[in-house]
Amino acid sequence: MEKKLPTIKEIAKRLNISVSTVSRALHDHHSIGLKTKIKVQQLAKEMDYEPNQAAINFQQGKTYTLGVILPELSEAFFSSAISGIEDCASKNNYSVLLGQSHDSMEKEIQLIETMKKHRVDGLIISIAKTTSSYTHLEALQKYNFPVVFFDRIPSMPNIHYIACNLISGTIKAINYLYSKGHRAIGMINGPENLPASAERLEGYTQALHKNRLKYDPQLIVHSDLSFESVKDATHKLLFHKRKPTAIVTFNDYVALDAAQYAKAQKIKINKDITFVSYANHPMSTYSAFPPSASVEQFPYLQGQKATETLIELLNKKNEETESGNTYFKIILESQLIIHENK
Amino acid sequence: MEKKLPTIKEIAKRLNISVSTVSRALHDHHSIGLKTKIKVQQLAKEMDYEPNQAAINFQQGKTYTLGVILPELSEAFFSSAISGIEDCASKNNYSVLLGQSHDSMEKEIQLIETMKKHRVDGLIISIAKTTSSYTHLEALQKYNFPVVFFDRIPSMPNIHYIACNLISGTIKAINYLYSKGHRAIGMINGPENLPASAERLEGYTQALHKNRLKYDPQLIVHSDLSFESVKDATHKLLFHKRKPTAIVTFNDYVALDAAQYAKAQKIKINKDITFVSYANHPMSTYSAFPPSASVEQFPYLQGQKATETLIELLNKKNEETESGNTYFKIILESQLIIHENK
DNA sequence: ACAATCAACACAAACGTTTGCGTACTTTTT
DNA sequence: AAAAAGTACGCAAACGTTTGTGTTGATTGT
Repeated sequence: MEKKLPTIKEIAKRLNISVSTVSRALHDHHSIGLKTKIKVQQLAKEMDYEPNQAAINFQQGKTYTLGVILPELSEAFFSSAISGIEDCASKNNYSVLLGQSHDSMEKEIQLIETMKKHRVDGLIISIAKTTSSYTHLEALQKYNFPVVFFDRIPSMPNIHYIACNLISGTIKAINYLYSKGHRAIGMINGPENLPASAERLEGYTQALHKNRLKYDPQLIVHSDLSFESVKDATHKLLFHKRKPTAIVTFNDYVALDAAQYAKAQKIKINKDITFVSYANHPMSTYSAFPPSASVEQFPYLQGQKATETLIELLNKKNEETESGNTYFKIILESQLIIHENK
Repeated sequence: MEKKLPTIKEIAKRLNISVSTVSRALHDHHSIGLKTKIKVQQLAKEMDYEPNQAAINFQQGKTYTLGVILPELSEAFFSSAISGIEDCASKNNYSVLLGQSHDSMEKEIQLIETMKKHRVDGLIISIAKTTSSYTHLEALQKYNFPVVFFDRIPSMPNIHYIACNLISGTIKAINYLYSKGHRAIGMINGPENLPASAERLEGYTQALHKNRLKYDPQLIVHSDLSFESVKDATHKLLFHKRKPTAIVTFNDYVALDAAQYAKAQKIKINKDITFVSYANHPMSTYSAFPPSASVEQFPYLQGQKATETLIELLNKKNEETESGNTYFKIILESQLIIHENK
């Protein structure tokens, strides 16, 4: 019952010609006569012939497939990114092999193994939160394996990456708050070891300095992003002796949770306290107390750019040019999206 | 500079043994002596040997890859689903090749082509909204190609699918409203041609009948889910002569938009009008006026189940059992999630 | 009219791996 | 001591496609 899929051999046999002729006929090679070309192409269509990509992959040592490793597919940020990646890949006739690390380094390592075994042409990675050692990533460099990182970048030399300028984004956010009259500005940051947290902090201190605001380390609290932790962090800030009138939160979820907690403490949002955050989550505009502003990080665009540069890398690899010393480091300027609050 | 990846041949040459021995040694075949096994495995590790999956795929006619075609990756529902799919696939040593149709039938057709060419072992599809003809799907059946549909199911005979029982879900939603005293219940449904809309309508009429409520066709309005369209639909219901006290909306986004519009018309949410919806979007609990209840559709679970059944199908295909006449039709009982509104 | 060019096709190797079968050599059985 | 069984390995084909290098026969140039 299992119909064998038709092959180039079958076509050759039925037409009493060689497989090479069939192959070339299907590729419109100039050295094939018009009549045979037509004969072949017609029979191919009749038989529903489709080239066996697996065989081609093997033969060419190229799979036209891009491996993508993300921490969490169900997060809005990454799902937008993967959408951008898929669109761009598809446009360039590449397929996407997907894996999620669930923010586990071991899973990340295992996924890279799988992808390498599958012989993907290149890799797009946003590294896991728990990734502390980079040996598995350095191993890729050794073999000159094309990799583009995005958003979550390892602090390694000689890599290609796309990211958003969170430092300037944070500065914009704080300048905005300053312009609205805020002088005591707190921050609920993420886990301390995260580069993303460090960047926010860097922007925070720079912005304070530029605006000649007093730097109070007590106004900076860290959170592991769980609701409990955010609650504690919010509490610490709201009941600090020098209570901030505005708080910069690690992302929109944190802002929402913080606002919810503040509300429960009878504190008036957007009056007693103002929140700004990151990511500009599409749903946050519907929320009861959306952050007054949010730093857009353009996940779709990041994914798209990452894919573009990876494909460019792959093309360069064909040309014998030694691209050994130029690295793409694309930093998108982030943008502060201001939500109207009455 | 481009280091050639080590192959089984290389190992064989260096050890002066045959490739078959190396292959079997790496697979712990019983007919290989312990000393040679160790020699081979050690050298393989030293050389960082990794089997060329592309070659294996070709040789075995099996790619250990599952093709997944979804309408829109950035939508919360589908991103949860893909998360479930990836987790389940990964657990079973399968990889995931991803594509998004953007709700276009042509793109869907093209993606299926690509996936078939790539020789994925099976396909998981949630069909596009615009898919009107099923010839491309029927073609898959002809070749006995393993496909599992989920959530967006084509109305075709002899297919495997996973879906949520929206009829009973709708009944639960309306029973809930009835228990809260509502007697005039409206519905903002989706596009008329969508099976998803039909199911909701079916549940609606059944529930009305069971509760001996008057069926008023005027209380059912359709929308293309755009904000404008939802606004119109809401307006029509809110200013109907027999104004409903509750509205069932196609999904959470519609509920949110409708509530926002109602609010703008000075209508008191949860007092003058109550909304219930579908999908139970995680962010909706944060919103200013979340639906009082939402029919959970378990996207992660659906994705997982779809993957499980597909893999089961693939295993059955190996055993010569003629599974030609049994079809998996898994219908998950949906669940009404009640959000507390004060 | 003979060499040179060209058009149209065939041959065969190669890509890396798996696997059925064959072949030595050693051990056990009777 | 000869036959049977077992152990450890090699040989070679096969999977489907691409591609460099023949190999014809016809056409052109002089």
